[in-house]
Amino acid sequence: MSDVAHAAGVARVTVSRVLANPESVKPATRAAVQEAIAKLGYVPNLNAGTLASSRSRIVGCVVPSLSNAWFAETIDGLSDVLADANYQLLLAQSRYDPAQELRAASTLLGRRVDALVLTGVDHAPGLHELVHRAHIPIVETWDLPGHRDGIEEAPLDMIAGFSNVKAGETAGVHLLARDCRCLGFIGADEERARKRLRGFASVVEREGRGPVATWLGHPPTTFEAGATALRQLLERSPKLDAVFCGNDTLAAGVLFECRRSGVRVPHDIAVMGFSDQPIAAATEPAITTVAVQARALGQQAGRMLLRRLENKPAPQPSPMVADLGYRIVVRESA
Amino acid sequence: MSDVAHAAGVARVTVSRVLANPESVKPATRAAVQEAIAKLGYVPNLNAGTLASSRSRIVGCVVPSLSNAWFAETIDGLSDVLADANYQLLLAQSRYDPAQELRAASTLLGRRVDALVLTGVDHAPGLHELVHRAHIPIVETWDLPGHRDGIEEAPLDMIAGFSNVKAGETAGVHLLARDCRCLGFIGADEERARKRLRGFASVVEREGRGPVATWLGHPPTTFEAGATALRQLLERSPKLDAVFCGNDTLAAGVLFECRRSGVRVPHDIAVMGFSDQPIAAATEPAITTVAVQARALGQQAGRMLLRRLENKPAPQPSPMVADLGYRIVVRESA
DNA sequence: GTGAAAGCGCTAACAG
DNA sequence: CTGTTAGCGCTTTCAC
Repeated sequence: MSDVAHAAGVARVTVSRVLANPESVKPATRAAVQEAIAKLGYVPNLNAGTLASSRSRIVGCVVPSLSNAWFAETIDGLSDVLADANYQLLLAQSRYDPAQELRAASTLLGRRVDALVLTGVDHAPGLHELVHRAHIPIVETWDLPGHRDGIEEAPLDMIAGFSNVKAGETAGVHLLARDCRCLGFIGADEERARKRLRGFASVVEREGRGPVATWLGHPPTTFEAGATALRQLLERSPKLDAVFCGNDTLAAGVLFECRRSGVRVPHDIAVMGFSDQPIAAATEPAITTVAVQARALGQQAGRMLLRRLENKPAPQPSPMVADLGYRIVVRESA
Repeated sequence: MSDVAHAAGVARVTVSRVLANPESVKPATRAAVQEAIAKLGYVPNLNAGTLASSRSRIVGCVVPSLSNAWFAETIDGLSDVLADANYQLLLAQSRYDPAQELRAASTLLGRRVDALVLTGVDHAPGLHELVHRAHIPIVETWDLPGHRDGIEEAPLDMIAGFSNVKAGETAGVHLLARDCRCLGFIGADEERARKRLRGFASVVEREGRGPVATWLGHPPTTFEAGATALRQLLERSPKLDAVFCGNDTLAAGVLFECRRSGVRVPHDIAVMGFSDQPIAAATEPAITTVAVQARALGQQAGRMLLRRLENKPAPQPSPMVADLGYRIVVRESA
C-alpha cells in the first residue's frame, strides 16, 4: 500500500479511501491512485483491514456435511445472497458431532466472522455462551426450537427453518391414511432425523398402531444403508407394510432392495422419503416425500443476516424466527 | 490476550506460545495459562496472527457452483483432508464466469490464503499473473491442460483432474460400438462440457457419422433443460438414435421426456450421462454414464497442497499433475 | 479533500 | 524456559 501511495504521490490513507469509499476522494487523485494500483498489481491485505476495522465481510457457516446435496443447496442459496452484498463464506463441517461444531464455531469466531450460520438448534453446552460473547448475528437453520415443559425453547438469535417434528407427524398421517398397519422408520442417528421420528411415532402410537420399528444408522447415509436397514427391519417385523425414511437417499436404497427381493412398492410396502431430492422424482416408482426448501433456507438466512449487518450495529433485540415449512409431495411409492 | 497473560501472571508471548506450541512451555506455566484462557473464555484473534505471521491456515477454493452435487463432493473431500491438518476453507463461486473467477481469486488472495484450489484449467487472462505473484501452491481440478499446436499447455501449478476430451471420446466410442447412426450431444455451455463435446464429436466424425446434433444451454442444468433439449434435437434430427449428455441431471431429464413421449430407451434412443451421480443408478432404465471421482479429486488436491504447505516454503519446482481418470459405467440406457 | 499519528492483536527475533 | 522489542498492513481519529 505504501508503494501504491508513493507511486501515486499521495499518503497511504488516501489509497485506503479510494479502496473503501472512492467518492470521498477528488476524481483526479482517485484516478492517479487507481492507475498506480493497476500498474503495481496491488492486492490489498484484507486481514489487516479486518484487524484495524473489526469488520471482516466474512460469514461463517457450520454444516454437518457437504456430501449431502441438501446442505450444499442451502449453502448455495446463502452464498448467493451474501455474494451480492460482497460477503464471503468461511465453511466448516461438524460431521454431525456437537463437539466438533463447537470447535468449528470457535475457530470461525477467531477469524472474527461478521455473522454465523449454524445447522440445527441442538448444540453442545458452551456454544450458547461462546457465540453470545461475540455479539454478532447468528442464524440457526434446518430446524425450529422445540418445547421443554410446554414452553418454547429460546433460539440463539435468529432462525430460518422448519419443524422436523411436525414434518414427521405429517408423514405419519399420510401413511396412516393409506391404512398401513405395521410402520417402520429408517434414518440417520442424528438430532433432526430423530425429531422426524419423534413426530412420526407420536401420531402412529396415538392411533394405536405403534410401536414403530426403528432403524438408526450412523450418518452419512447411503443406498446400501437403506437396503440393509430394510432387510433388518423385515427380519424383525415381517408384516412391515410402510417405512418412512429420514431422507431420499435411504428411501431410494429401500426401493432398490425391494426391487431385488421382489417386494412390490407401494402394494406390499409403502415407502416415504424426506427432503425431495432429484432422485425422488427419478425412481420407479417415484418416491412420495416431504419437500423442504433447502435453497430458500440459505437465502432466508442470508437475508436476515444482511438486514442486521447493514443496519445499525446493535439495534432491535428482535429475535426473528422464519418458519419456511415443508410440503408433502405425493408420488407413487406411498 | 493481555488479560489472559495478566491473569496467568506471564507475558503475552507466553500465552501465544501455549496456543501455538504448548510443549515449548513448562507444564506448570502452561496449566496456569490454559486455566486463565478457560476462565476468561478467550478466543484468539486469528486475523492478527495471520497478519503477524503471514500464514492463515486457510485454503481458498473457487467453484462454478455449489448447487451441483459434483462440485460439492469435491469440496467435501478437500475439506476433509484439510480439516485433519487444521486448515479451513474459504469458498467462492464463479457462476461459470471467468471474470467472476478472477475477482473471486483476487479476494481470496487478499485474505492471504495459504493455497488456492481452482476448477478447470481455462481462466481469464490476468489470473495467471495474479496467482503467481502470490507465491502459494495452486491446484486446478476437474480437467487437464489441453494441447495447443501439439504441445501441452502449462498448468498454473499443480493439477488433480482428468481429461474431459478423452472422456468424451470414450462416450463416443461406446455409442458407436452400439451401432448408433445419428448422434447428439446435450450439455451446459461451459468449458469442460464443451471439451467433452469436442472429444465426442471428434470420434463420431472420424467414423463418418457426424455431424453431432448439438444443444448447449446455460448452466446450471436441470431436468427441464434435458427434456427441452431432447425435444428440440428431435425436431431438428428426427432420426436421432443416441444422445450423450454432459451430466447425469440432463440425462435423467432426457429419460423423463422419453417416457412421457413413449420413446423407448435404449431401443429407440441410447442415452449416456456423465459423472455418475446417485440418480444414474436410480432411474429406469438405469443410466450408462462416465464416472469421475469427484470426492477423490478434492482429496488429492488437498494432499498435494498439504505436501507443499508442510514442507519447505519454496522447494522443488515440481509441477505435479495427477490424472485421476474416469471410467465408463455401462448400465441399461446405452 | 488530504495527511499524520496511533493502534488493532498477534508473532518473530533476539536476549537473558 | 520466558520476556522484550518491533513490526505485520491496514483503518481510525483528528488536524490541517
